[in-house]
Amino acid sequence: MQTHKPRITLKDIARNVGVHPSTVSRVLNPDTRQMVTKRIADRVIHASEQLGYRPNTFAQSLRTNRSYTVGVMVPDLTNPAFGPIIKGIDNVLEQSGYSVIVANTDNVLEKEKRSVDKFHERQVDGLIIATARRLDDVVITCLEEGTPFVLVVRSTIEKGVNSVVSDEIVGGQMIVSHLAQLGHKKIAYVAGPQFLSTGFERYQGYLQGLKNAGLELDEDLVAIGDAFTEAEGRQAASTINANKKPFTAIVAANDLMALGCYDELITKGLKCPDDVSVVGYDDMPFTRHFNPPLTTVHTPLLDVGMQAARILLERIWKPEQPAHALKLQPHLIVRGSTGIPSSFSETGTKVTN
Amino acid sequence: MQTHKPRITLKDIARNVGVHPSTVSRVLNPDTRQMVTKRIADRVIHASEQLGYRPNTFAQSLRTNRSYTVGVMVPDLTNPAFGPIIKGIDNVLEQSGYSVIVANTDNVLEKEKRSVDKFHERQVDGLIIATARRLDDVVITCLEEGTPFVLVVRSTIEKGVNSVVSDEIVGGQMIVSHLAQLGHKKIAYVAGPQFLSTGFERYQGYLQGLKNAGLELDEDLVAIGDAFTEAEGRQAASTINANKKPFTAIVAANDLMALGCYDELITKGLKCPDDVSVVGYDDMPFTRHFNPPLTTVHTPLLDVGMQAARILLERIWKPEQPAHALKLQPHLIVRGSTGIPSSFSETGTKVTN
DNA sequence: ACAACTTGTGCAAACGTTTGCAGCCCTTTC
DNA sequence: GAAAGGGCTGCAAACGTTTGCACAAGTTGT
Repeated sequence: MQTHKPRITLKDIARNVGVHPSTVSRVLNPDTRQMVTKRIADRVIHASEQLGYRPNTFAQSLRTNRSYTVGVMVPDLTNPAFGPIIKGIDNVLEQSGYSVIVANTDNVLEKEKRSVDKFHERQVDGLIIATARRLDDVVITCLEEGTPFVLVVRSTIEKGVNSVVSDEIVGGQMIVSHLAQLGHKKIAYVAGPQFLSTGFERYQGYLQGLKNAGLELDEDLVAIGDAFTEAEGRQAASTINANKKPFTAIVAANDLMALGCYDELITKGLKCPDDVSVVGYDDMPFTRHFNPPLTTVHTPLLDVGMQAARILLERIWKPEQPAHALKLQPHLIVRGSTGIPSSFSETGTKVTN
Repeated sequence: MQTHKPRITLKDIARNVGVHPSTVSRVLNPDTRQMVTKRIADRVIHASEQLGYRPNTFAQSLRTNRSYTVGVMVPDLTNPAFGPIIKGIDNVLEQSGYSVIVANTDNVLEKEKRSVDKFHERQVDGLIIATARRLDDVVITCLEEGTPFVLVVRSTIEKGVNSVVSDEIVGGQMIVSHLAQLGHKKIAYVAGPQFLSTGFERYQGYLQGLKNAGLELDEDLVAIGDAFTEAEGRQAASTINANKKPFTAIVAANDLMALGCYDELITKGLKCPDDVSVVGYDDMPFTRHFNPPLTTVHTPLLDVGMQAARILLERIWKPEQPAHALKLQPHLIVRGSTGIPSSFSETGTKVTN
């Protein structure tokens, strides 16, 4: 029973063909194949295929110090935004023979440290980090240790690190500009955690957007959530509501928080977009199916993953290159959750979606 | 620059403490620690911490043939159903010191084979497979090679394999029973691929459900999609529509296909649930936010992942145990997409959600 | 007091590769 | 025709662990 077939090694092939194992190694390694005579090479290849040779990755890695694995740290796998990113990463990495090891950190620092430790132990050739805080020890450690890595979605204040992010500030501005154009003057903001670049910069974009539109900031219309979750979004919206200041639109720091706002509006008996417009950020899958379909800022998540993987590969291959900070242009997608403000619609100008 | 600190090895610690490397090894390995005197052990531990020792996983794996990694194969990472599953897997595995390597196969056989090959090369200690077809070469290969593995979500016709799946047939029945109770008689079915257990068994459940309710199957009300996607769901719904037979409900083989049905209904000017009710399957994240909120069958995805991981660990530790086929009880979640059939509501009995 | 264990540590081989070096043979060149 | 050079291949060491075995010292029993 359970008779694991004995592993075929270089030695087996060598014996079979009648050459030295090192010769076999050279044949099987594309970089060194040209060192050996075609005649012999062919016989080696034939034998290796026939015997069903599979290199032992551990031995290879032990010898070369390269694992052909990449670690990917994400804050929350249940957030549908990360599926496409990982898919993008996997797509390009697997083509180059790399495998991706994922770690879910649940946004807890402790877990992030443990994961990155584990990654080091496993000698991953590089890291893709989607969990970075604006000030992030993990990132600093990686910098110091010279581990190739690239940040996705969230960046840090450190300069000179590889990253692929959306231009959050511009995105935030686009949203406000869109709302202002519709006639909104009282625009509330449900902010994400300010220690995350996404939370911080989107909020900055909002502020800038207000300025651009000649609107004033009303701090009673701003609440900051502790996490990018539905629950926190709802909580923040509720806080704003409690301030009893009128508003006709809420912009949420991401789609999940926007959903939380939906819930809050419903319990308060308010209709979206008739009574208040809502905007999200990320354009995670299926936002167009929400009720109402969510106006949001699109980030090409799959691309983010693919680009990050490409940049990482470059850094792995030539570590001395300068860092590559890729900033993708965001793109506003107007759907059914934004409309003319209620003060207007009362005048008779009714919009349907 | 780029001065990677030299790796600390057992030898370094040994030299530092004045013992033999093998002794250090024994101390650092929980299983053998009791072999060495407490006095020495303490000194070794102290030194190892002070020097910042990290075991070299490759060397360990090379020696022991255990990699402490597990491969996870999923068909489509953009399907939000898989996020929670992977998260569940990661949660329990990382606690036992295992890392998870993911591979996205896009439902293409070629990629599945390549991935499983890669996994073998990397000598993963086990596999979690979410891509199984009802007849699946990959699964058979794994069985023959004695690789520990467990299927999730999708099962095969092979008996005696570890698996964690929902009881699809019961789930399918529950749906029809629910609809029948509401008064539906003409219930269409948008089927998933029949070479997948989920596609097949859910359909069987539907058939059985019709029988239970004393309804007759009308083949014109059934269309089979080629994949579990929105596009295929929509296509199938459109096919059914084209048959020009009246129906008051569509049950879709999963949530994605149900969304496709939503789209088809909209383009045909039909309202859900007023004109036709729709049911999904999976209860993937955010279904309650859809328009209308989707009635669906809930599978505890996070649990599926966690249970699968636990079973896998058991099999890795004691491979001779009999297979463990876990069938989770599905759970119907009634939301706004199902209601009293239109023929009824015309009589004045109107239902609000 | 001697045999028979027990306990703790060192020794060395092994896991399967990769790779610098040495050496062989066969061309080329003067 | 001998020296110089270039192409191929073999040799052996090394990567960092783990682990069966041997052996020394200490313990127990008679």
